[in-house]
Amino acid sequence: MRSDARKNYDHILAVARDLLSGEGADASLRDIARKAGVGDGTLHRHFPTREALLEALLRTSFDALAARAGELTRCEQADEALLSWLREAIVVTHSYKGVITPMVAAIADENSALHSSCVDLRQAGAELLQRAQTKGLARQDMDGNDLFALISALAWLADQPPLVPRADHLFEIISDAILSRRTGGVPESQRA
Amino acid sequence: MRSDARKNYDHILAVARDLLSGEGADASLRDIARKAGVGDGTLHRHFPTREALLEALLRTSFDALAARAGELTRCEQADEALLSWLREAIVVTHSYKGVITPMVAAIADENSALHSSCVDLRQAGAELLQRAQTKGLARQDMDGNDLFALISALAWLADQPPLVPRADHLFEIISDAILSRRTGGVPESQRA
DNA sequence: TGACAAATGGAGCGGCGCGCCGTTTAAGCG
DNA sequence: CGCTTAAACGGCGCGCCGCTCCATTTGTCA
Repeated sequence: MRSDARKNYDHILAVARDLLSGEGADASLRDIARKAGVGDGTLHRHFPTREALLEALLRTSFDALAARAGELTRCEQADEALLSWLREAIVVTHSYKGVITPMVAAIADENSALHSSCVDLRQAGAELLQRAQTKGLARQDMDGNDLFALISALAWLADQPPLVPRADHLFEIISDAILSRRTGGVPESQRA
Repeated sequence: MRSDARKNYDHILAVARDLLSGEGADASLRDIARKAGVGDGTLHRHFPTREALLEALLRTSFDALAARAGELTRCEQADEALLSWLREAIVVTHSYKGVITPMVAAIADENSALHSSCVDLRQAGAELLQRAQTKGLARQDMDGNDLFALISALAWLADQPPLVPRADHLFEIISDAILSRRTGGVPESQRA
């Protein structure tokens, strides 16, 4: 890659990170090009689709999340490990509002630039889930797809402005569903 | 309203019902106008925004859902009543793929044409929820907003093609969360 | 320094939701 | 019945969008 190309690539990525974290993952690509001071053509050559741009932005976060799952595998409480990782995964998806929808679409589309990122994410979660299941701490009737779906749902909920105030609470409710085998129910004293 | 206007109004609505149920709630409005054989202006005068059109399409279903909630209030098992109604509510939102996002946005926007429809829906659910809670059959730490959010999440999940195969199962998982007090867990034999 | 592949940027294409406005038409009245 | 008039009409035009194409510029290396 030529030096000017490299510079533009990096600069576009930086501008995109800025703009998308403010306006959400569906911000105008033309705006990004304008703000980066490059032509539309340049942006689209480096990132042919919106997914390609998102992939470049999310790749490192997703790798970190996969690594984190590895660490948590060595945690004593398999249920707490899963829970912590879920929380972190959702935080990552909140880097860019609205990013979860293309991610879900990508997991079934091998041609999407986001595909492998999403598959990796699902795999990381699936391992933590399975460990919790083996120890009898999570519902047995779930797999990695279900976990991915529930993460998606929680991420989507937290992307909807009217639902934001209850997002944490909804996380608890759904967590309880996943880890329902843990206690057979949350003690009265711990409920909101 | 003049007779020609009435005819166009009805015809547009019929065409929209057809087209939106196939292509989803974000189908092109211009396409609807074209297919109905009217100009863009005519469509937009009758339905100033997409929300207005959706409202006209959903109104009767929502009213029916509210009435259904009333009926179910007289059902013996408050938990089963809530569950049935949830299922029906989600079926209604599936009339038009992608309709849940504008609905969620509308519940916090009093100026949206969809606002009152959504408020009514939330209210209907809230009553069934409260009855189940009173009888100790549903989580105490939830209100109508939470229920609405969970319905939204389930509706959204079922709108995502890759997640469709697991949608029913995810419904069960989240139902268990809402009605967790019912049994303290699903018997091993009933799990997938 | 010259040649050339690589990279650029912006005009252009077909799409969108929607506002505007000159034209047509239904409907009530003398 | 014909006239009038307000209501309804349709579609052009605006500013967006993602994306493609290609004449022009620029970095690189012999």
